[in-house]
Amino acid sequence: MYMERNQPDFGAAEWSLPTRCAACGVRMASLCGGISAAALDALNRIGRKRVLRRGEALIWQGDVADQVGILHHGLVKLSASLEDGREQMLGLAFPADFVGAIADRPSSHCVTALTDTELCVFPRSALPGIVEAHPDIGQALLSRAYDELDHMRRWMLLLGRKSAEERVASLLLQFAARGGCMAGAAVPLPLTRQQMAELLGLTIETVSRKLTAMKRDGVIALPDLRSFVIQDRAALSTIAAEYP
Amino acid sequence: MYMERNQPDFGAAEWSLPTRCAACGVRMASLCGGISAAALDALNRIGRKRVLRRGEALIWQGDVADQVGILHHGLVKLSASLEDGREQMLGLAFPADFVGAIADRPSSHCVTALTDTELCVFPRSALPGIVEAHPDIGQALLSRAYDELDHMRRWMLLLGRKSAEERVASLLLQFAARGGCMAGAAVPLPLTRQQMAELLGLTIETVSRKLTAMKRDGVIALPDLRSFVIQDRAALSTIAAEYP
DNA sequence: CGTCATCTTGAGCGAGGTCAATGATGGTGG
DNA sequence: CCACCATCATTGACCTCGCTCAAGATGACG
Repeated sequence: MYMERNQPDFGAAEWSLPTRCAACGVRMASLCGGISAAALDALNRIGRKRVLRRGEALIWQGDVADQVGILHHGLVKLSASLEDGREQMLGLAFPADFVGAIADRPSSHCVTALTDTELCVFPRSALPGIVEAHPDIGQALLSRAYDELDHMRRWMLLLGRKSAEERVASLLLQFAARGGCMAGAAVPLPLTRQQMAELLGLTIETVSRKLTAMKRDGVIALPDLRSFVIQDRAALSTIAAEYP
Repeated sequence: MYMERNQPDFGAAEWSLPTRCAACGVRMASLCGGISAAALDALNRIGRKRVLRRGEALIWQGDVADQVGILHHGLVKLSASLEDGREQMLGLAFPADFVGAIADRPSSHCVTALTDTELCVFPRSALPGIVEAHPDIGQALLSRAYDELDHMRRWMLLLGRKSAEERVASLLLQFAARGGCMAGAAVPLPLTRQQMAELLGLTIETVSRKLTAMKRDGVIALPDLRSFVIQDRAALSTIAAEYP
C-alpha cells in the first residue's frame, strides 16, 4: 500500500493537489476520491496522520469519540464488550474504510488496531461542516453506511442462526471473495484463530476444530497458520449455507 | 398515533403545507420533519399512501426493491432467511421510521408487516434526486443510518455473546425503555413469543421458559400474554448484563 | 362451546463451551 | 546458530445450555 507514496505521478500534476493528499495511496478508493481540489485542500488542512501500534485503540466503547478516521494501512477491528469481559467483534476495517461515529454520544463500540496501522484522522466536530460544504462526501458516507448496514445484516443472520461449521465456512468464503484470489491459490488469513472466534461468536477451540474437520474432509487445505486453499468450493459454499 | 390526523393545527396554517403531508401524524418525527414547505410539496407529489395487511411484505430478500417508505402506523419487521427456512429477525420499524435501501442491488433482507400497517412510499429511483435537492433529508438519512448501525452493534453483541436469559431480559428492558413507562406500569409486548424468539436468535420454547423463570423469581409479572410488569428493575438489569 | 392459534411444560439429546494438556511457531539474545 | 520463551494452535474429556419432539394448557373468537 505504502509504496505508492513514492509514486511520482498520480494525476497530481493536472490538479495541483496539496502534497499529502496527492500522495495518498487510498484516496481514490476512499471518501476523498471524487471531490474537487479545493475540497481536498480544505481536508488536507484539518486532517493529520496518526499511527496506531498493534493493540492500540482509536475509540473506546462508552467514550464520546472526538476523532474519525480513514484507514491507510493496516487492519482495524470494531468490537463491543460486556462488563464481565465477553467480547464480540462487530467487523473489520480495511484500508480506505471510514471509521468513527457521527452522533455526539458515547460510542457503542471500540475501534482497535489488529496490526500496526496508519490512518488519516479528523476532529469529529469538523464532520458536519465538511458534509455541508461537500455534499459528495455526505453522499459517500451515506452510501457506505448503507453498505455496512447490509453487511451487518448478513452477519446477524450468521450470529443468530448459523451453526459453528457454517460460520467458519462463511468467513473463509468472505476472505476468499475479498482477496479476489483465483481458484486454487492460497488465500491469506488476516486473523488469528482467536480473532476469528471473536468475529464468529464462537470459541477458539471450536474454530480450530471446524477448520481441522474441513481439512480432513478435503474441503480446504491449511498450508500454514495464516492462509488456506479452497479445494472444493462447491462443498464450502454448501457448508456455509449460502446462496452461490 | 393516528388520532393526530384530526388535530386541526399543526403549524400548517403558517406554511400553507400541502394537504396530505400537513395532516401527517408522524411527519415531525420522521425524515420530513425539518424541511421547507417547497420541499415537502415536492415530496407530496411523488409519495403515496400504501397499506400492508398483516404478513404482507414491502420488500423481499434478494429482490432489488423499487420502493422506500416512511411508516405511519403499525409495526414492521426486517428479517433475513437462509435457504432452508431458518430466519433471523434483524430489527423492528415503528411509526416515523424509514425503511428501504439506497443501493441498486438485491436487498439483504425482507420487510414484512407484523400488524396492519400504513406507510408513505416513494420510488427508490427518486431518492438520489431528493437527497441532492434537499441536503437536510440526506443528513437526516445519514444520522438515522448511524443510529441504526449503533443499534445493530448492540444487537450483534447480544446474538454473539449473551445467554438466553440475558437476551430475553435485554429485550424486555428495551421494550420498557421504548414505551417510556413509569415504574410499576404494565409494558405492552408488541411481539408474540415466536416473534421474540426470531428476534433473539432463540426458539419459542426457550423464550417461554425464561419468561416463566423470571416470573417465578419475582423479577417480572405477566398479567396477560401481551404485556409485562417490571417488579425488580435492578435484578432485570443484572440479568440482562447491561450497563445501567 | 367447539375450534384454532398461541403458549407452557417436560424429557432427552447434542452442539458447542470449558478446562487442561500438548504441540507448533517465531522472535530474541547469547 | 541455536536455546529459550512467549504466543498461538490443536486435541481430548467432560458438561451445560438450549434445541427438538411431544403433550397439554390457555386464550381468542365465532
